[in-house]
Amino acid sequence: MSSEGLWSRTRRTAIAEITEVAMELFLAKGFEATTFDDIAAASGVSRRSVLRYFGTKEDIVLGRLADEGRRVRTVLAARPDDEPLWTALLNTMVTLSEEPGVDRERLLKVSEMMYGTPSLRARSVEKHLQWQTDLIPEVARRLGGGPDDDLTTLRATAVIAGAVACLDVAGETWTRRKGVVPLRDLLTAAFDSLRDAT
Amino acid sequence: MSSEGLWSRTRRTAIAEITEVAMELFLAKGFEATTFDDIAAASGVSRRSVLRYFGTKEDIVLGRLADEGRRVRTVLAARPDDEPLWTALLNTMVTLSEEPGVDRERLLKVSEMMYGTPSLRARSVEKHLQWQTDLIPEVARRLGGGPDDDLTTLRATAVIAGAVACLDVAGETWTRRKGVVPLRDLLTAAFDSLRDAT
DNA sequence: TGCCTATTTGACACTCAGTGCCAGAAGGTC
DNA sequence: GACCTTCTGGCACTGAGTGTCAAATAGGCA
Repeated sequence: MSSEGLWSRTRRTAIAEITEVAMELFLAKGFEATTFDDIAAASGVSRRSVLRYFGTKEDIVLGRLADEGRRVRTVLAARPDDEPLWTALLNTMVTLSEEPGVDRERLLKVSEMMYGTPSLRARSVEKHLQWQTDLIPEVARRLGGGPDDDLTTLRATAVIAGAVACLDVAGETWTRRKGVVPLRDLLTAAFDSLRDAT
Repeated sequence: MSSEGLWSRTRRTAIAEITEVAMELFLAKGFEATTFDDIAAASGVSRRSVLRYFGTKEDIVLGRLADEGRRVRTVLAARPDDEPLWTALLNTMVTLSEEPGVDRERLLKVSEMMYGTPSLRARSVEKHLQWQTDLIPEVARRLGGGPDDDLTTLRATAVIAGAVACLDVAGETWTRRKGVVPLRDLLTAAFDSLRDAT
């Protein structure tokens, strides 16, 4: 039927199930207090396999964040060309933050865990650094220079880093305020602040 | 003579010596390939003591970066009040980057190691997050709001995050270009980019 | 100087993350 | 069913980091 073999299908469901089980444990016992042995026992897979699937505990929580890099790029590329760059970046972030299918309560809990766990926070920042790399070509194009031009790359990277920094700030504030202030508003405020202050 | 006891004096010299020895090992064998056992053996202290002094290998490399947070705040506070905020932040970064007593060759090697080692890079970003917190009061003041005001805090954090992002970008570019372009110029270019692009 | 107290050190044992390896199980192909 | 490929689980290992405790050492005091 599907051209996808059983291997990759079971792999995906396994990853999904393990993630689900592990997140429950993380939220119940805390991230650092949960071991790979706990996760393996609770999900009925060997410790070795869990480690093969994820590599690190951080990846269980932030795994999908890696794919988001491509997603960000796609969304940004879809913004109209005549939209100012900064506005396009803001709208990209807003679009991504409003994707459906996310349980708000759960997201809040995960966010709190993330901001409260140094290693998770660090990993999250690492992923955002990856986003920067992913976005350089598109932003460089909008800045009107080739991606091979060193100055254009520097400028693009600076702008993206600024935008990602705004995303971080907005996300952290959203979490600290227990999700009562819409992320969209926080994003807008952060982007506006940087625009006005510079 | 000094009111400082021998305990803390020996502690400081021990930390300095271990750092020195460890950095040599890191640069020679690579950061991840160097173990605490190596460092302990080379510095004539027990593994346990090295771990007590530093806690993590990352802290051996980036230990002093933590203190820099207060330093940044001091330098920013010393900028004239009528200087535009963004300019004041740029000048602060330039001042810090031009502090004497740093061996350029060595700094380049350390930077290359840092940007090439994920865990070090992550730790470095973590330290920068701490700077953000340290700078909020002074930036909030310059923005004309109290530090208790939520919106002012958000705005201040966003601006600082943008500035720190520029520092990161400039530092990374400086390293990638083997230190041939003055950091001052890269910082200026990054800050200008974010100003123009927003 | 000798004694007492507080701090530091080194050694040992321990938990846990992460890696390498290998035999066996299970999917895919002819 | 035979054969190849991929995945799994188990085992052993290295290295980071923590807790504990006895021995060593500094500072203060008689």
